[in-house]
This record gives sequence, C-alpha cells and structure tokens, in this order.
Amino acid sequence: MPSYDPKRPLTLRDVSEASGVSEMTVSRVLRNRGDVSVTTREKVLKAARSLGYVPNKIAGALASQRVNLVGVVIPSLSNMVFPEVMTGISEVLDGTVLQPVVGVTNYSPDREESVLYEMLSWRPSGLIIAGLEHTDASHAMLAQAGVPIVEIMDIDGTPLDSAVGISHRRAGRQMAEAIVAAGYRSIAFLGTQMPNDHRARKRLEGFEEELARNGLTLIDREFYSGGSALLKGREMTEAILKRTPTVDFLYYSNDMIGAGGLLYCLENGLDVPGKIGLAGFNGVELLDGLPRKLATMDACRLEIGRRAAEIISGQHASGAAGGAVIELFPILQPGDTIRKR
Amino acid sequence: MPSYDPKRPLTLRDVSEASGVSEMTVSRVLRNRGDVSVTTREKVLKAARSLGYVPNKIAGALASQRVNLVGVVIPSLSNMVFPEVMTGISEVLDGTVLQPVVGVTNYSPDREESVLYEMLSWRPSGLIIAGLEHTDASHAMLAQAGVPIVEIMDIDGTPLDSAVGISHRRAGRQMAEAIVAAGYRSIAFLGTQMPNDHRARKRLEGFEEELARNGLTLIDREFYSGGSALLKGREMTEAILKRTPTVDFLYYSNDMIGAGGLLYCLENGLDVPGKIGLAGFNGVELLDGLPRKLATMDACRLEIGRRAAEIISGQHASGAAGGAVIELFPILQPGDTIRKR
DNA sequence: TTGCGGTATGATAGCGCTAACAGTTCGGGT
DNA sequence: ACCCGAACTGTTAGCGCTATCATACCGCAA
Repeated sequence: MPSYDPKRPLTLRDVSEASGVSEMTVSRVLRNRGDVSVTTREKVLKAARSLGYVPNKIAGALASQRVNLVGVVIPSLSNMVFPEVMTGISEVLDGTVLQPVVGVTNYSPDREESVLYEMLSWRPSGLIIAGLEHTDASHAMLAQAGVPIVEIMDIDGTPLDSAVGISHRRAGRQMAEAIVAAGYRSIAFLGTQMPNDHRARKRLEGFEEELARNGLTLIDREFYSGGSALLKGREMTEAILKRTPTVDFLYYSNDMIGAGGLLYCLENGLDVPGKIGLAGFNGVELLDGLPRKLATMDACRLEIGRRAAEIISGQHASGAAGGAVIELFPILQPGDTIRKR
Repeated sequence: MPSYDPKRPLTLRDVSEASGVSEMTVSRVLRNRGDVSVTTREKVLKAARSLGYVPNKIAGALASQRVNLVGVVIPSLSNMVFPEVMTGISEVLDGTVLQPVVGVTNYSPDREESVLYEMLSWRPSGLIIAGLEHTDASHAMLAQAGVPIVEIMDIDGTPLDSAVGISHRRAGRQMAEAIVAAGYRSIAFLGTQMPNDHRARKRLEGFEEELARNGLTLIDREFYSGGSALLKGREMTEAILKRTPTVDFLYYSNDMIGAGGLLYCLENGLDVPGKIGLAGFNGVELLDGLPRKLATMDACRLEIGRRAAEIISGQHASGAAGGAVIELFPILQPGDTIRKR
C-alpha cells in the first residue's frame, strides 16, 4: 500500500488516476448511482480504500444542490428532555439519507437567532426547532428558508409551517383538575425562573386558569435558576413549607425539582400524599428509581421527535408542502403522590 | 421592502444587484474583510438585510478551503457526562470562529466509524473524539485527516495525536485504596454490561489490581444494560445483598446506579457507611440532592472539554503541530458513604 | 507634468464535485 | 448487412463563493 503526501488532501482525481478511470466514474461508484460494471466498481473501491479517500461533501453538496442534513435547534442538552427528543429524531432519520445536526440555544432568543443563521447558511434539507416563539429576524429567516420546518414541543400558538407537540396550557389545566379533584386546596407552584421557557410558562398559566375556575389561587410560589435541580427542589420545598406551612400541594415545573422535593418530604416524615401532595412534569425515567412514584405527565418526547423527523423526511422525499399540526396528548400518571379519592 | 420569489434561493448576485456593487464587494462586506468604504458597506448591509440573505457556507467553504467546524464524537448524550463535556467545549469555542458539531456513536465502534467518515467528509478544522480505542479504519481515517485530533476522557493508551483525560485505571486503583484503607474487605462491583465502555473496564481493572495488591478479590459482581439507571441500581443492589449478605462495600461503575443503590440501602435501614459502604464514579451534580452524599470521583468533564477545545483552537490559529497529552487528576470525594477511620 | 503609495472596487479563475449529455461498445433483431 | 437500444464510460459546464491580481481613483511630493 503506497504512502502519499499527507499534506495534500485527496480528491476524486487521485482516486481516478489510481484506478485508471474518469472522475465521473469514481463519483458514480462512490455514490452507487448509475450503471458501473462490476470490475470497474471493484477497481475503484480498492483504489479509494487503499488511498483512504473520504469524499468531500462540501463540493458534492455545492454541485448537487443537496445537503442531507436536518438542523435541530433546541434550548438545552442537559435536562433529560431534549436528548430523548433527539433519540426519536435519530431513530427515524437513521432509516433515511438524512442526518441530524444539533444546535443549542440555552433558552436565549438571540442565541437561537444566530444558531439558526449558522444552520441555514449550510442549506439543510429541513429544520426542527423547539418552540413557537422566535425573534422577528428568526421568523423571517425561517420563512425564507424554503425547506420544511417543524416546530416541536408546543402547539399553543401559530406554527410557521408544521408543528408537533402537546398543549402545555392544557397539560397545566389537567393537572390542576386532578389536584383539585383529589381535594387539595392550598396549592403552591415551584419552578424555574426563566422568562424564555415559554412552555413552563404556559403550563403555569393553564394551571392557574383551572384553579381560578375552581375559585382557587396559588397560595405560594417559588422560583430558581441554575444549580442542581434535585438540590434546588429540596431547598425550594423547604422554603415553601417554612413560609407557608398550610400548603397541601406542591406543583413543580419539572420532575427533577419534584424529585428533590419528594425526597425532602419523605426524609422529613411528611405524610405524602395524605397531608401533602406533589406533582411534576415530563415523565423522566429517573422517577422510576425513586422511593415513591411522583405524579407527573409524560411530555411525549420520543414521539415528538419521531413525528417531527417523519414530517421532514416525508416532505424531503415527496417534495410535498407541509403545514400539518400534530397534537399529542400527554397522559397524567398519578403515581403515589396524589391521594386517591 | 420588495418581495421576491421564495422559490429561487438568494445568492450573492442578488445582493450585488440590489445594492449596485460587485459580488466581490458584497462578499467583503459580509465577511468584514478588506477595505470597503463606509457608504458602500451600509448600502450592501441594507440590501442584504432587506432581502433576508443568508450566505451559502457550502460555496464559501469550497472556495476558501476553510470550514470552521469542529467535530465532536461521543458515545451518548443521555448520561449527564457528555453534555458537560460539550459545555466545556462550547465555552471555549464560543470565543473563537470555530463551532462544534456533535456525532453520537452509542458505544458502537462501527457507528463511530461511520460517524467519523461522515464528519470528515465535511472537512472540519479539527476533531474531538471520546476514547482511545477505535477500529483500524477509524484510525486510518483520523491519521489521514490532516487536522488536529484530540482524544478525550482517557489517557490509558496511545493517543493518535493529542489527548486530554484522566487515567481510569488509576482512578479505579485510588478508589480501591480508599475503600481498603477504610477497613472494608468484602467488596462487590456493580456496573454496565458494555463491552465497548473501555473506560469503565479500565476502572474496574485498576480497582481489582489494587484489591489484589491487598490480597483481596471481588466477592461478587452484577451487570446491567439499558433501562433507568437509578432503578437498575436499586435492583442490582437488592440482588447482591440477597445473594451475598456478607458484602460490606458496593462499588458502582457510575453515580446514577450508585444513587439508586444508596436510596435502596437507606430505605431498608442499612447502616451506611457503618455496615456497608458505597461509592460511584463521575461526580454528577445530581448527587447534591440526595439524602446522603455518595462517595465518588470527579471525572473532570468540564475541564476535559475546555482543554480539548483549547488545543484545537490553538492549533487552528497557529498551525502548529499537536501531540500533547494532558492528564487531569480526579479528586476522590469521600462523601458520607465510606466510613472515616 | 509625472509618478507614487494608498484606498476602493472589479474581473477572472478556480475550489471538488455532480447533472446532463455525448460518445462507445456490444449483442441481437430484421 | 443494417440499425437499435442497453450498458458502460467520458466530456463539459457549472454550483456560489473567495483568492488573487488588476484597475481606477485620489491626493500629494518631486
């Protein structure tokens, strides 16, 4: 196996010379496109392999005007929810020519805008983006992009193109309904202090709406930002219980802080769910390992990822237009932290 | 603001015509390169903005032979460890022109190979890849790539170019040392059943090595795969305690199953760390919220990400060669689950 | 006047690949 | 013998951008 100057990057021409056929034929072999005789194909593959040739997709994409990438723009990777969405997306995309490329915004609209700009400048075949709220500039870019766009997680609003998600407002209402039905009356909310987490905001809005319909209001609330969610859950729970000892239900904006709260209550010998009930949101698998099962609502993350990827790949294959809105329905899992009536 | 056919994608030419200057000048303005008069610059920017033009990086990259992307190849996103590495990488890269692009291998060497092939076909400016173990083909590709490569997480082996990580073998030894020193003698191991998790394997090897030096061997072991780690930790712990009631220490291959085990022990009223000690590995922040602090070892994930990114960006800027090996030293955090002597 | 350095802009030639079309060969039907 | 189409391979012309060099213009010193 001859050794070549590692400085000069290999091109199709190198493979073509090494195998004695035209660049075009090499290109055809490497892409499995068009008719190539078996002997030629093998000759080319052998040459390509022995050279260690890796095709240059930059040039290929420019020439063919095709980029088999799907941009996925999400707020965070570190909270268990988006990795699962990614899993769903990958599952579906693995069966196609498309590949996901992630961009993370950290819940910042400006960062979202620049991530989007960056992604679109690579001319992806489609885009999956979390949420329905974007800056004006982001909206304009998306509208201009000319590729399928799927906004995921949330459907409380007007999608730009397609959307797959759940109604967080409804989710909040449902949870409130269940809590009230179970006889709890002094309800507090514990959540993230994130002006840009629109989904958490909508859940809380729906929740308060339903409380109001029952003549109730939140008796207390507590917000946090940063740090270990489990620990914050403990701390906030302690704070609320100290400040408002009459509270009989704690509604957490996510399971992680809910789990922290649950651990705190159990350690302190509180009667859960008799004297005090708890509920979170997301349905993370982490909860399975807890001493008691926290009430929660599955956010259909895997399914959202799958459906979004299906929409993209469907439109990619067929060239059809989008505009679909798929609403998924989370299931309330009462667990062991809401008392049964 | 005129509206254009959204079908035809915009090019430099459109902006050039709209602003009455050459494409070259537009290109210069959009990249802030070369001398352009203030009036021209503004004219161009106005036109570009009003058209909603997004440059085509595919074409730009091909023409300039520069791609400001850094490939990051990791086994998984769903276990809290790699997201933190990503955070470190992003932190550093955000201060440069470079951008990370992740690829996930799910601990499969074959998948790693294809992810690598895919990445290299986009001709990134550098590559960060977890682990030192790769297929022959992967090795060949990396060697040919002609860009800075940093292998991260592990330094027990021979790096291809640069490496940043800890010695997992040593980490295992250190933990064994501490456990033995604390007087535990009937030690069991609980971990993942993953032939390709080389780092967990090396930790266990180091661990057993040190036990052997003290005339000890593992009294029992238990492996799992898939499912909720917290739950698996419970189940495995229960299994071991039933099967080998004489066990006095449980060494877990990661904090998540360790946390599950800890919860199990506490619930069952076991005397931790008196009658039985526990330790995990990773130093995940989740542990902060647990009722008792699990002994663990910080894997320096954030720092590994930072250093790796620094190496890439340094080499990118200077064109210098690599070959550095940076060893980081994890700190043993005894927590409350190893008895003090 | 000529010439010179600096600034601002344009023209030209690719980057490495693929789409589209143009051969070439070969076997078989008429 | 001829033609025809299928199977295979090659030629040409870009894709949208940037590197490089050429040009135009300005003010000012010689």
